[in-house]
Amino acid sequence: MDGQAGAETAKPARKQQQRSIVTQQKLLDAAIEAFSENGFKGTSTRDIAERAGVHHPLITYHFKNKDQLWKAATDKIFREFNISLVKAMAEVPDVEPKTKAETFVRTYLHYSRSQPALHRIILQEASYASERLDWLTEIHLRPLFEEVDKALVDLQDIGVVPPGSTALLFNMIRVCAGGLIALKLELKSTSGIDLDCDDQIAELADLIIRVFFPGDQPTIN
Amino acid sequence: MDGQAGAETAKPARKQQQRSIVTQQKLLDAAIEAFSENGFKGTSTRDIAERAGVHHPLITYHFKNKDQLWKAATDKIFREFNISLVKAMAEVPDVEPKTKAETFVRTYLHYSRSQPALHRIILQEASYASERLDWLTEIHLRPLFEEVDKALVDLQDIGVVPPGSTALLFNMIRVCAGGLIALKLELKSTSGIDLDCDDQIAELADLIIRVFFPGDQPTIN
DNA sequence: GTAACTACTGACCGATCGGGAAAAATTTTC
DNA sequence: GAAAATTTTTCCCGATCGGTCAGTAGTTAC
Repeated sequence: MDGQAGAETAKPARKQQQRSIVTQQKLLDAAIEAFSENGFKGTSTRDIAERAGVHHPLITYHFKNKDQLWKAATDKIFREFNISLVKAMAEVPDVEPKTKAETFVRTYLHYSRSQPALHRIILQEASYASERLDWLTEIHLRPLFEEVDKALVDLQDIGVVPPGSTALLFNMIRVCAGGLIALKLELKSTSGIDLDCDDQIAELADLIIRVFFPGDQPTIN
Repeated sequence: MDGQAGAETAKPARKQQQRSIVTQQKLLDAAIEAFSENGFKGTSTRDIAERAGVHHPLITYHFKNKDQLWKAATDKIFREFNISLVKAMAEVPDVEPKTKAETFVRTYLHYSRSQPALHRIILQEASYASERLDWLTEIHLRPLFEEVDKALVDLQDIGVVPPGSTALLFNMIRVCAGGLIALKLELKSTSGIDLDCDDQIAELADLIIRVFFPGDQPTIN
């Protein structure tokens, strides 16, 4: 057992070895890829181990079982997303609420492109009720929603965002960004859209902003 | 073998029995449910048979194998969607392009609610390249896209739809409808939105229309 | 340098996977 | 009602599933 997976920590007694950290990271990255492609049930631990180039009993060793590995992998995705989101938002002046919204959209879009699993894992789990969905909702999704929803209400007050349920609007924006990237393979062959291409991502960002934030930002100076 | 699954038809020689039709329909409905929840790899044929209340070798008998069952199930979803779409569109006068768009959105939304698998199956398959995704794209998705895209271009010309790539706009609208319904379990607990409720579906429809079709329909009389 | 601990390997378990074959049951045709 | 065809049931196969465990290799602490 280790100190990465979950709540248990006990006592290390001796420091974690470097090769162990490497193995864990390889397994996490492989798990993110596999779970986002085939869902929890559709992914075998042996497939994950193979993608990671590692023997499969190491999953049990480092993460106890498939459930804990899923949590650790999902946690990594959202933790890294939050880091890049916080970093991006910190650079925007507080007096420019619309710019903040634009930054949120562009950050969400760029992170989703580098890590499409962000949206795909949610989609995989939202299909039926499960302990995993409850965990995902409570730990990662609701906190994000509540924060962004507040910002949307403010934007609505100053006329940047059209009237209507901000909860619906937030989720519409979210699926227009992450959901389209999750569908990028399909979009390529049905619509000729290549979301791996910088231009088209920028175009999507502009379009989302134009459609969902049509109002002008009031000048405060 | 039978006459439902695919290209083969040969000669019936004797008519299909009623119980056989019932079994096929039960298997198709169960397959739609299971595949949309757990994806192709994550669904076992035994699970499908159990949901259908039928012995699992009947899948081989009626649909040859898991792949053919998937195709037959997916085909059923999209065929039934097309029927309700054509029916709904036929009732709208040709001279009201914005009303046609609104009807499309509401139909897509209502069908997705009664059959969330419409969007979920796409999402399950769009995660990685496969023969199934190619089939889905070519047979069902591209034809739908091409038709709607033409209509969107016209709507853009008369100022109902904001400028920008109609391909992107179409897919944004699509995920705002189907994608949100695919996420309905999550939306309920993160945002308090209940998309099983008539009011909230109507509110979502209104919002989609307000956001994506902000222009007025020119009066032609 | 060696003892103690961590990390990995290889072999294995019972359960379930997709699919096939033969026999039993049911329905149609005449 | 008997023969022929269709549909269902029962039993089976080899492969793969998640997980365990004893033993080995590698690393750390002293």
